[in-house]
Amino acid sequence: MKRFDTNLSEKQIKKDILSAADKRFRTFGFKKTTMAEIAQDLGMSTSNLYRYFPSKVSIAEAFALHCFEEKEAGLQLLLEQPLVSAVDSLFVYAKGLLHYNFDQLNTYPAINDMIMALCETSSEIVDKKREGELSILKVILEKGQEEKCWVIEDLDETGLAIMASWVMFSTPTFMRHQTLEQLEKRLGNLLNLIITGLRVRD
Amino acid sequence: MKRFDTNLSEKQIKKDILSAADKRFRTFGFKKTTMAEIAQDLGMSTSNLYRYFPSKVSIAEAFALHCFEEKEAGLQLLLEQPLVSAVDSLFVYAKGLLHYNFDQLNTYPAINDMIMALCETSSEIVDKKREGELSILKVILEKGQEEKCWVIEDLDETGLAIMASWVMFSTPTFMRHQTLEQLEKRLGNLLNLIITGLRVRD
DNA sequence: ACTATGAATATTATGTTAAATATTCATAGT
DNA sequence: ACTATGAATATTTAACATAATATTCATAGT
Repeated sequence: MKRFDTNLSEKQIKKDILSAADKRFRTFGFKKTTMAEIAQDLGMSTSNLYRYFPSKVSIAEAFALHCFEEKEAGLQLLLEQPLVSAVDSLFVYAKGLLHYNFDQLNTYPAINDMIMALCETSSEIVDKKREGELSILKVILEKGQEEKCWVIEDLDETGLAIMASWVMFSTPTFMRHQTLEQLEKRLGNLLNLIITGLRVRD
Repeated sequence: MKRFDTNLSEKQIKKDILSAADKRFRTFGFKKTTMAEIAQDLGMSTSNLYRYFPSKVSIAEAFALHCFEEKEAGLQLLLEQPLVSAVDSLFVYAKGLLHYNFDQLNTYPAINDMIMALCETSSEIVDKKREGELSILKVILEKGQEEKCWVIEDLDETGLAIMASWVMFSTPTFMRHQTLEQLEKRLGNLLNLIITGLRVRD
């Protein structure tokens, strides 16, 4: 017998900790949830938390990664509906991302602040966020290649360029001053530009 | 006789105040320059500053607007060189803007922080910044129309969409984690995308 | 009546101590 | 040997007093 309650694997306990932290982070944010509270919610001692996570920020990081996975799963789901073309997928994806960011910002401002702060200090978090979003975008771009919607030389660079152009639609500072409708309209115009381009070809 | 030293008009005194504030803001930032210091630099009393500006932030705002004018003048100058096409102008403008932002961020970080803070509290500043940059972009887009480079239905909306796509290249948070070379490359890719578009037309 | 000032007041920053919290560790339970 | 804990320590935050600074105002100089 390794653990007092053998029903609980290490993996499960980590999940439980994450879940308890999640609830508190959502409501109170990072600073205002304490390790003592998380432990109390789980009926364990504070020091025991450190047997599963090396620090409070590491819990926050794991939580952030979990959020990214949830977000990406949600967007994947949107893209699984039968869509006419890769162009449609691109619109659905970009608007889905905007909606997610907008909702997150308004429903859980504390979470948003927390993740932004983590991004300032941990490049791993930034990378995971970017890579996750990029991999979905690349699937869409590849689909477009197959459908002969467009021809792309460098998928990664093109994907990164497109994501760079979406920064305004995922940055609180810029989102806060506009309604969702305004943001949607502007994003729509931008997507048309990206798809069609400015130049009239001959 | 209205003023003790009649050589100085109200306009000139405002300019002098702005110039004195400029020097201090550049070196020490907003918080670490005091009204007393600005007054002392000009040999006047602190309270007299309030006869020309209603508050310290109003001086900062006037200074910010002055910065915008200088920036725009510099960019105009870049565009006055004989350029082959509107496409070239667009590249020169976008890259000029990136260089300006990058230099500003590294040479005068205090100024940059200050203007960002002002943008958070004053929509007038945000508007002026946007309008100034947009008006130059619109000139380029119009030139492109005349040159039959492209056809644009709504100049304003197209201009705003393009500027939205440039947010990453003018936001410190995102610029700080990348070299100028990386930023230039990504901006180049984005501009090509905006000009050429993804879709292969028939 | 216009311009400017010094003193008075209100607001904001700074430094300092006490309290809260994160983290470690030696020890106990299984 | 693995799991968990309470007590001990280190770090961060909060509260408060103090000082610095912004702003106002009554008054004086031209």
